[in-house]
Amino acid sequence: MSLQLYNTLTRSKERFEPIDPTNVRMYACGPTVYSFIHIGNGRMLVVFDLLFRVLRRTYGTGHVTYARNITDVDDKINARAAEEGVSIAEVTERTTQQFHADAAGLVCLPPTIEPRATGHIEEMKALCETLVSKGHAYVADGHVLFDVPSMRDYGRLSNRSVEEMEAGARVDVAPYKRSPMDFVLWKPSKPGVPAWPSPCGIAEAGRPGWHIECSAMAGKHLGKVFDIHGGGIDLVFPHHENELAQSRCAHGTHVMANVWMHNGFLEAAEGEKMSKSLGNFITVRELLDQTPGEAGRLALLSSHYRQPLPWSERLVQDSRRTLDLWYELAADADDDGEIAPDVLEALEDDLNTPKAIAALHALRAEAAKGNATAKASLKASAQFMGFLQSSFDEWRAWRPAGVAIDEAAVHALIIARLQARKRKDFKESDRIRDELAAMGIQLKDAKNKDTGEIETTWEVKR
RNA sequence: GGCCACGUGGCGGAGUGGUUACGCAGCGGAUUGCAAAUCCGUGGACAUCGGUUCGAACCCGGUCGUGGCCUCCA
Repeated sequence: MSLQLYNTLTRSKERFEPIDPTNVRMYACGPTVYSFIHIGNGRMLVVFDLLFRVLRRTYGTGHVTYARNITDVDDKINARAAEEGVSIAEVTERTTQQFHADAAGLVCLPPTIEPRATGHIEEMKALCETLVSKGHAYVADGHVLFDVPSMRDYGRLSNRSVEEMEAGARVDVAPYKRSPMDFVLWKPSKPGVPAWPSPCGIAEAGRPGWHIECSAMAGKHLGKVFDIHGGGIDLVFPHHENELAQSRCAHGTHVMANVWMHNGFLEAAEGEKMSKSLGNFITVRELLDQTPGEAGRLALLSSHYRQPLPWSERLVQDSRRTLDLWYELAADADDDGEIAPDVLEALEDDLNTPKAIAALHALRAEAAKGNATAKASLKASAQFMGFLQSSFDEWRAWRPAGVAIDEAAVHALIIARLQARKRKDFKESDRIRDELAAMGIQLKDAKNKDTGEIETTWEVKR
């Protein structure tokens, strides 16, 4: 089976045909760096990371270009810097580093290119000039505005007409706009916020509007038309709609990207969207403090990427336990296993991760019965999806942040308990077990297959 | 108000015209000094009302419910 992807533009699943198989190009809208990313952002990272992996496997590691931008010019960043009394650069630098740590924690490969908005101001200005010269933008009151009525099929991606949008508009229309839906490409700066010399003959300094940076970066690094553009479903309108409008009108192309992919939301509770604006979010940092990153990744992939995902502590715990089982089985697996066809087939069907995970469960069951091929395949398949990245010992040694345990003392108690058990002093061995339990330590006894001896491992109670 | 999703067993979650995935929990068993962990087995569902069909959870229509976008948002 070949790769099928659901395309928001056509509202259907389509067979994926790259423009150039030797250079498959994908763009995903990365974060605006003003604070910790939350797990909804994490979902987007994980979903497009998985797609990146699938593409690399199909077309070759060196034949896929994944650009994921960092937006480091934004009013929220300015506000945050002012609030903390630090420089804007400090906020963006610190947040970017944190973002990288979070992405790595969720086992996301670094993208091929990670462009930053501040590094593409000239390209943005050039886009403004081009759009004005082509009659798709105009200058008014120190702003450069995109002229929405100048684009015939504006609204195609989000499937809405300009008339509908104008009718439903809930925002006051700025007086300098010719048409209510026109949006800002460039705007004047106020004192104390970043400013650059403006394009299009505007005398005063200014800064870019929200959407232009992605058009500039995607155009520069991936070309006028590329294969896949992705992001969260909330970006469909207005961000992607406006982004593709700018790019297409500037470049004179029929599409900006052939395939547009959007992941669904995380739900905090009761079907409620999780978002920064609602304040009901969990940061990736908090998640990674409480659970291994792979467990978070598995939880984020536990439902299909276009479906809403109800987030819960239980989901995370279940995911972690599933990984416990995979790790334990894969610990002595061969390294030359094949990725299971069932797993690949599921992933190629518009990233059907629940089905792929089910296939991993089936391999686990086979492997548990002693099937070495299944065991090796489980390992290879799980690793392909970004799991089983460390050794079983490393996995077991994971501890939640802020939990201090005297490992030597625990070890000594375990030895004492085993000795008590050997002399059948069960009262004493149970007492030690209770003592450890009171310390938050959960014991696991297992019989060594070769020696027949009881061996005890432990972990922090969950 | 406009546009768009979605309603599957206790929970999570695939599927999509005809063998009712899968995971967790539950239950039964194996194992254990007793537990935990592990292993094996197992019951249980397709919001509702109509229609199409030999046959519908799956297609069509109505109803009810939930959510999203239209404003910063993954």
